[in-house]
Amino acid sequence: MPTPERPTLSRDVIVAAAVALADREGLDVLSMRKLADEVGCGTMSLYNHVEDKDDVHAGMVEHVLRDRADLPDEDGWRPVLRHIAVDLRRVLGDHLWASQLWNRAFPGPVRTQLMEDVLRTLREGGFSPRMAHHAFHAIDLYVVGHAHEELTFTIGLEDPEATMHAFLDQTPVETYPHVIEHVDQHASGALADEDGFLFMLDLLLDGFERHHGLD
Amino acid sequence: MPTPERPTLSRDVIVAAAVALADREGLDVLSMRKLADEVGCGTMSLYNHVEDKDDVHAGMVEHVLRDRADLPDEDGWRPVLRHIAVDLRRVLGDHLWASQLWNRAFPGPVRTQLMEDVLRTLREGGFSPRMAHHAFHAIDLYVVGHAHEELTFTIGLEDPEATMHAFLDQTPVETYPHVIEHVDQHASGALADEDGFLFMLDLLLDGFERHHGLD
DNA sequence: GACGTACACCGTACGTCGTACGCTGTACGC
DNA sequence: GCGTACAGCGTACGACGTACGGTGTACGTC
Repeated sequence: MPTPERPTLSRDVIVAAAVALADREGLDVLSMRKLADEVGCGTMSLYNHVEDKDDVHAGMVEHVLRDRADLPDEDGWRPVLRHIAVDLRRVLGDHLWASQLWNRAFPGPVRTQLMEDVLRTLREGGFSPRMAHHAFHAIDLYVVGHAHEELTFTIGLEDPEATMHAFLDQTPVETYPHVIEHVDQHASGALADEDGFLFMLDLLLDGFERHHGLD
Repeated sequence: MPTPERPTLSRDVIVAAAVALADREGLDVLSMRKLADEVGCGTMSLYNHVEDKDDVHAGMVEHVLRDRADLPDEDGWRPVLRHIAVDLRRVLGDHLWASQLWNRAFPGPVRTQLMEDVLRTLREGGFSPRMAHHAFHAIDLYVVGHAHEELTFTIGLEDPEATMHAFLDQTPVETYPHVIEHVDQHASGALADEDGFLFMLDLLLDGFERHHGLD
């Protein structure tokens, strides 16, 4: 019986701890030493279950993507794609650091399945190979980019409030009136992020629809 | 006369060297020590002209954005926005690392001017504050995201070819047929990147147009 | 000319990182 | 009862960003 107190180290335990640590303190604080502290073992013990830090990163993305909801029963490519996008945004919203890892980490089976779901929905929905290709990238890029932007404007900066004021101080209203207006919209919270996300998502889907069957 | 041989260190010289180094070897290779070697001075001398590494990063983005073309004379928000987007993509294409710094580096006057140009074009083109806000983010996100994706698929990996084959090896055609199709499209180069970029850009602009005057 | 001051330059050092290497101890097949 | 394999980990190496303090040279003032 291998010490039931500490349930023998495993890749899953390590990755889960890395996710918890990144959620709590941010991705740039995640080091192999801190991660070892988190799971309660020596630093080098991690390497018995994990190839290197990149491997941890890949595992983290896969880990959080397992929270993905099941595909809806509804018919038609549009509601299905919309569902997938909104759901992915929810997952990324819960783990904003994932958007930093998205294009860096090697895609595992879960992420590959996500790609497959989107691409199959498009192709079986009647889109040409070319349109499906571009539409896939557009959705991927948009959802992940949105999360990434949210990250940099909230968690990414050590003091978002101070940074925003520093920016406002250095940009005079006379020369950059529209920039000031834009930043004010952010500061006042007048435009909810969710609102903008759905608005642009539907705009994208509208665009797809108008190219349906073409090409 | 301060040694005409080595034209006295300056922030501009340092930033230009950083740009050259990042262009040549990639952003993750850029360290303050390597940068000092590049400009031919001691590491700590850099800090007389530059606050810290983040400051170098901010300077780099500003530096390459100065390559931006002048705004076109044409009238109407659509051709102007399209011109700005295509031009920004050109700049980011020449310095793919810039997409990594985009949301990390503090925006300077040049980037602020870019924002102002886009936002003014939208507002004076007749879009509501809300639409202009969302449209700005959509364009920004799309152009930068496109460059970022290009980065990860070409330079980001030490051996893109091998990585792609590793991916293909681990994803069976039976379970992920559409993913395979998608990756093949990338591998064969059948779908030029520029094609996809312009296609989706026009799709976005179409969407804007259909919301013109609304909100 | 002599001297004081300011500041560009940079050598050294500290604390961090990822991880290679080799030692430990324990669990298990024989 | 012994050999082996392997999980766990202590130590060490070469990188990193940058704080600190020394050193020289250029220049304003007598």
